[in-house]
Amino acid sequence: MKNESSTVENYIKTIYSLCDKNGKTTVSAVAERLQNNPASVSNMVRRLHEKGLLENKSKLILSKEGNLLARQLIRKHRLWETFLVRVLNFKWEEVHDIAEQLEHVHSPLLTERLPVFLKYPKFDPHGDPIPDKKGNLPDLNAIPLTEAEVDQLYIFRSVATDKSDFLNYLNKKGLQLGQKWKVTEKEEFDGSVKLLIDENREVYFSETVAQNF
Amino acid sequence: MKNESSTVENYIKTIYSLCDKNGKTTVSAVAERLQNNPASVSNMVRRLHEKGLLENKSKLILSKEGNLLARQLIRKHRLWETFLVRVLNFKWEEVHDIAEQLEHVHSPLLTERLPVFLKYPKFDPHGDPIPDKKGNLPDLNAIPLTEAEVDQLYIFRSVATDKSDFLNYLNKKGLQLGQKWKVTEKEEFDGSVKLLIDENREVYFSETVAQNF
DNA sequence: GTAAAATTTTAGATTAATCTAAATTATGAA
DNA sequence: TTCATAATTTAGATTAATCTAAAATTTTAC
Repeated sequence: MKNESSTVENYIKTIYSLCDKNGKTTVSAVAERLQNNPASVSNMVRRLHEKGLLENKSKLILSKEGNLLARQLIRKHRLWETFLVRVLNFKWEEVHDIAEQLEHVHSPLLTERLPVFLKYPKFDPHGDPIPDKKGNLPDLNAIPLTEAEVDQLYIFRSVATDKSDFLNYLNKKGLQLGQKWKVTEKEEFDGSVKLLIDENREVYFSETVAQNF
Repeated sequence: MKNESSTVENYIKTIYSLCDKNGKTTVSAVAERLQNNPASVSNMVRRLHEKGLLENKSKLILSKEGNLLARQLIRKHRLWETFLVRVLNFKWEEVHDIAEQLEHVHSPLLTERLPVFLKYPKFDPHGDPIPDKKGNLPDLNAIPLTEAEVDQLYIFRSVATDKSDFLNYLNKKGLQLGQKWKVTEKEEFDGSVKLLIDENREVYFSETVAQNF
């Protein structure tokens, strides 16, 4: 996907956030949100369609490409917000406008390394979910390993990280997606946990690892 | 100073870096560097002068405002490079283009907090000096406390930080600008140092503090 | 001191992103 | 179903930043 201007990116994000359950929104809604004239929006809609970011010439529905772009921008926005709060000690109310600028910085390597440094956060400081690099939102019903109840049975459905290394590490430890497990012991002082997998294998994980489930 | 576009900022930075000993450069040099047509540069020069960023209508000399803007951009650029290398583990050859984007993010609060987090670095990963927030470059002949030789007498001329808190802290410890001191002991294992100030007072500093001289 | 070469500026066009005003097209209520 | 209102699109202008081509100016070399 080639680079889009910040303006185009802002339109796509706005359209994404205004879409109803049918994945649709209107020219006037976008105009209102961006405080632009409807004529400007109408014009931009044509150009977004030419770029392949909208499904339809006149309907405001994001294409697959447009949808992915929106989610990747939201990902970057929320990662930067997390960075600003956790690392630079901003308050969560202060970070929106700065992240709004930072999200337009284009660098695949940076977008890859920021979440590594932040330990693959699933939620931003406002509590909003951070899409993974493929644009998938974390399962809101999923429970992180650190919050699993002792002796309650769970199914291993996802990891919080998009680093394939991490999944490889778990596989090497004998933990596969889809397996059932429960926490048998929880060490309060260092946050480490002991798991029983498939009723027969025991594995220990440090808190750092546990946070990535 | 009101916000300038990234384009304007890039012109100012380019002019700054091309200026000769008389603080002057040429349309063609800027055109060459930016890979723009000389006609475009000529046009922009008029606009930069209208904005008060150039001294003269036709001569390419930065005004006081323009000069400060350039130094502040260089400051941001080098702080971001330092961040990328030290925090996100980039190699120093990889960071230029990313910093080129990050330097245009406008947020006084961010520009204030980034160097706090980085412990007020004086030099970027390429070894280039980082101007302070007033645009002053660190004295290239100055020696950081961490590199002071034991028993050699020095004069305390500057701190690496622009945080007034730090100077206040030093003053409270009895250390004033202009004073003579020498390192009497240097602890290799934790980088802490013992100073003899004015031949009569002893003070200890941790490595963190020492790095900020 | 003048003419050739280099540099700079002007003039006119282009593109992205915006605007206002006017025209067109949908929507929906009687 | 029709007509008033709301929504959208078109037409034409504007601004920032760029371009090419041509004109004007400045430098340099003899």
